[in-house]
Amino acid sequence: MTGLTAKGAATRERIVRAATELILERGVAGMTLDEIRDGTKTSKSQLFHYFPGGKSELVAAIAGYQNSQVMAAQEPWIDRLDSWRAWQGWRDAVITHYTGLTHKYCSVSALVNEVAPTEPELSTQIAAYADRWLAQLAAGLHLMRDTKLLRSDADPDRLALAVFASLQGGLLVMQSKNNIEPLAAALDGSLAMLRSYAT
Amino acid sequence: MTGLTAKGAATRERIVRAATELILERGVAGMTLDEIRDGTKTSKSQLFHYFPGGKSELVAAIAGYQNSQVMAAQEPWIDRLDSWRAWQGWRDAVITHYTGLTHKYCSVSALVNEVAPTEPELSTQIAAYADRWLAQLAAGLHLMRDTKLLRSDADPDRLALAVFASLQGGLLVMQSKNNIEPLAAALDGSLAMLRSYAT
DNA sequence: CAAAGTATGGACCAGGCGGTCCGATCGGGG
DNA sequence: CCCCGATCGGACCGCCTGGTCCATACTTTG
Repeated sequence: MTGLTAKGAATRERIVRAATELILERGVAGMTLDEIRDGTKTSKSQLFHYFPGGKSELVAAIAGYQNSQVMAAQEPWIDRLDSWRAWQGWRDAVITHYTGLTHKYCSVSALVNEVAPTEPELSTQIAAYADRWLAQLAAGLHLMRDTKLLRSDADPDRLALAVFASLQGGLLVMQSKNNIEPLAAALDGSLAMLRSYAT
Repeated sequence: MTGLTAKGAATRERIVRAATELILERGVAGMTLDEIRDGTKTSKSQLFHYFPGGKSELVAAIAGYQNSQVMAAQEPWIDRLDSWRAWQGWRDAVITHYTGLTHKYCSVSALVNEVAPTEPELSTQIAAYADRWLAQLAAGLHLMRDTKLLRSDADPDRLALAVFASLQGGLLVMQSKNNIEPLAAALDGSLAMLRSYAT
């Protein structure tokens, strides 16, 4: 996988882009290798040339890329969720990122569950993305408790779990209703919940 | 479908039970008709005899049944979410119902999204279950605003949407972690959020 | 220019899936 | 007892899908 001419890199890129589009549109199960071929002026041999592991490897690559995109979109807030202002900024950043993706499969947790039955190791890999995300939320809340912005009897880990679940659910309902509002309501609700634990 | 011997009804019952088990275990896509056959001492012809519409009809039947189960488990709270006590009772009932189902595909919204690409009409039918559920939550909150338990500037519909999203997300994360805690955290968080809108 | 490595096309394959069909069997009412 | 519909078994079909293979063309480099 090291020898990569410019042409080859471009082809690989096209494959990834098309596959991403398909997964976001119809889910992993709804994406077929033949559709990728049709939509990219490539052939099966190329797909397996660039992704010897087949569909699993392709999905893994896309999941990794999408994850980095989502995390980047939450910058700089996600790294410093240590104030109410930061949480509000984070909320806005998340909404902005998902606006226009309302009808797409975007929930990592949903992806974990979808892949789990057939590809356990891939599933655990993706679950790691979710866990890192959750951990970032928790880290911010720990800071806030330490700096007395949160009551000392608040449980940062449990609150982070609630926020994370709410976020994933917001994405899920957003998709089924093709409307950003559920996500917005979920996030606003989460912030209200957090504030109820303020000092 | 009217002439149904006792024997026939029993067979139909066995099919539904096995299919339900498989769907809860591995999702709709992960369930095959052959597996149902293997696990029920039946044959393909019987499956199509009792469910002429094939897999779609079978899934529809199961979704309807499971939905009724979930809604029944929330009785009597779900019909009268007009007090803080009722909401707490509801929370407990939901947790109780899903305990032991932590590794199952239980989220209606997730089901809607899973089925959507291949079976649009089935998807909208299942979406109706979700909407009814959501509407019940909203109805309770409307009552609470009317009786001044909620501030007059609270938006019952939007709060209900947040609670619903949180619930579905809790189920999703519950499944991926095979642990009831995410659901519990999500529901407790939702209640805290609601209480922050109390008068 | 020539060789070695990379990129590409597309025919082909095996397996799994939902779904069909038909003949055999059962079982209850006239 | 006999008949007709309900019940049953399982072979079969067509299609789609992920994946393999090999011959051909293109690129780079010495």
